Amino acid sequence: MINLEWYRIFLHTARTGNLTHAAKELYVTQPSVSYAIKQLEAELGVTLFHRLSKGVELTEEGKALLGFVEESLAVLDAGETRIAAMKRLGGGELRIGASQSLIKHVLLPHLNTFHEEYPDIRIRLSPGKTNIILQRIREGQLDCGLVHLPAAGEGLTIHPLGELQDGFFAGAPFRHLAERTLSTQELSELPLLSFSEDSSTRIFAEQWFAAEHSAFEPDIELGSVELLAEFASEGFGIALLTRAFVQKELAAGRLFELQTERPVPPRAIGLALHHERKLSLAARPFVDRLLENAP
Amino acid sequence: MINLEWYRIFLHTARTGNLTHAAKELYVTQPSVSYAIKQLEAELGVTLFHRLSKGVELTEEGKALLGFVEESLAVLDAGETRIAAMKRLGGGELRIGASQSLIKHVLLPHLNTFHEEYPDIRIRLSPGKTNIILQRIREGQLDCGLVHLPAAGEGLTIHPLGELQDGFFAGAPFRHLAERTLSTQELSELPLLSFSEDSSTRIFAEQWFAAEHSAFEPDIELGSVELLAEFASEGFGIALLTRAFVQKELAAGRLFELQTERPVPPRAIGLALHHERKLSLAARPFVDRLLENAP
DNA sequence: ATCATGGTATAAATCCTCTCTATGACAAAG
DNA sequence: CTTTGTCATAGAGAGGATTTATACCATGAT
Repeated sequence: MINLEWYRIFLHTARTGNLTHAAKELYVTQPSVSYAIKQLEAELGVTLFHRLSKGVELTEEGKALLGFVEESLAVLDAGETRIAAMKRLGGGELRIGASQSLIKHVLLPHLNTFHEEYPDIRIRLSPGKTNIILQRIREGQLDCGLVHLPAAGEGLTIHPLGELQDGFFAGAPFRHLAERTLSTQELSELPLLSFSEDSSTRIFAEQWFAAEHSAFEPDIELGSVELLAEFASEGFGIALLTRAFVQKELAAGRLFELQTERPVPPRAIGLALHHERKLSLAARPFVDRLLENAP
Repeated sequence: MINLEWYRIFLHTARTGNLTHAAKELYVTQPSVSYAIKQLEAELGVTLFHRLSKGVELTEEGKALLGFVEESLAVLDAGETRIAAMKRLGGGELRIGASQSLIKHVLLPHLNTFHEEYPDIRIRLSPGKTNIILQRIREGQLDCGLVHLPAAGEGLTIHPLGELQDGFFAGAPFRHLAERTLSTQELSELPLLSFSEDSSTRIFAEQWFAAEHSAFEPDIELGSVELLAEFASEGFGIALLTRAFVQKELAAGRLFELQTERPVPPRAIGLALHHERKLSLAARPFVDRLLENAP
């Protein structure tokens, strides 16, 4: 069997035309080179060099081979260079999945500082529903995903990242409710605003209401935190929202939070990773940073 | 230092996605493959495979590398194939130098049988003067040369191949000379036909005449055996020719040989080879055959 | 001629790397 | 809960590459 190392030795020898010099270049001794060349010649069944008194000289066969070997090793060299470049994060790509609201309110601040530090890493954000994100992580199309917990962890590792506190928020027209403490029952009879059917927030709310023996049946379904806040402040109804996401509206007095009889349970969010696949060099520092803050 | 063998192992592993299978393909054990991959990863400083529970899977870096390695090893493969083809003499080339007359009368018969046996070897004949041929052998542009001896053997090996007998030939108008035995002196006074100044035949003749205290001064100089024979048979004079080369003309009676007082010394011819360079695979059998017949 | 120089080949001992055996750990599937 | 298939690891071992030392050869200078 041909040892590919012999080709490297062959190349140096062919270029220098001198076993001794080739040996020096390769940091080995001359007999070592002599031996390797002989092995290669034996394996190929041809003489590759004429041994002259002042060095060696490629035979026709050797000349023919040299072209191939040069190209081959050059390609490998290019490969190694590419890898080295990727190692310096140059070619890196960070693929994150998250819901729209988590992207905006949780991910964005982290991404900003991360991108400053690693400007060469291309960030690809995939907005999507939790279960879709998890699926894509399983398939290796995403490096990680920011999802609401609990998440079906088939083949995934979930790192809890912290909790978000949801609440019910309304605008001026419902100001009279501010002084009261509302039961789930009462809430369910008010006009409710919420995300659409299959969002995790919606599912969470339905489950909670069900546990309280009520039904969560929103009158208006909307697709983003912004729209819900907007509609609520206009008085269309009571919106179920994450408190942290509407800080601005609260501070400005456009929204206020309703008191509930029983506190809305906090919802954990977590970072989902593939349980076996190792993180790419580009993803590693990002994930590390994320987990540092809230492990 | 990266061992190029690792790349071969990497390639098989990447293709099978399974260390165990790669190991089988390579006729080694699984830990061996595991070890090699780890070495390569350590040397490159990146992880090349995700280790999953049902095999391995290329990382981004691994995928990037794979293309290079595939190409590289394919090129080497092509090289080995080419060499194998050359070994079967397919790509062989036999470069012979010789004078015009030796080509026609000595080389041709050998070349015919040789070409029948090795039809794939391209034969390149270089007609030329002896010293030019020797020079080109020294430079490696010719594999061998058929030359008149003695030849200046600087850096060359000369194998004697046999002797050629020269003689003086004339046509019908000189028939009256046929019964006599001529001295060199007498010959020099007859109209002589010969090769041009720097041909080895001419030099040989001049030296011989000088040794006999005469001068060899041809009236007509011509460039080929055929022309000399033609002119001689037409009666232009006496031609100095190699006997074996004019057999046909002798048999047909168009020429006859003159008797000389002292026999023309035979001239040796030889095969000149480079003293250090090994013969190419294409040249080897030809030279062997040539030397077999007349060593 | 003789010697010095610069090159390769060879022999034998050594060393190191790769390979193997054996085993562990882990996940998936039955 | 066992079986099966996978990779990782440890330790022993073998064998090939490397080194050291030397021979050999051609060349060119003394």
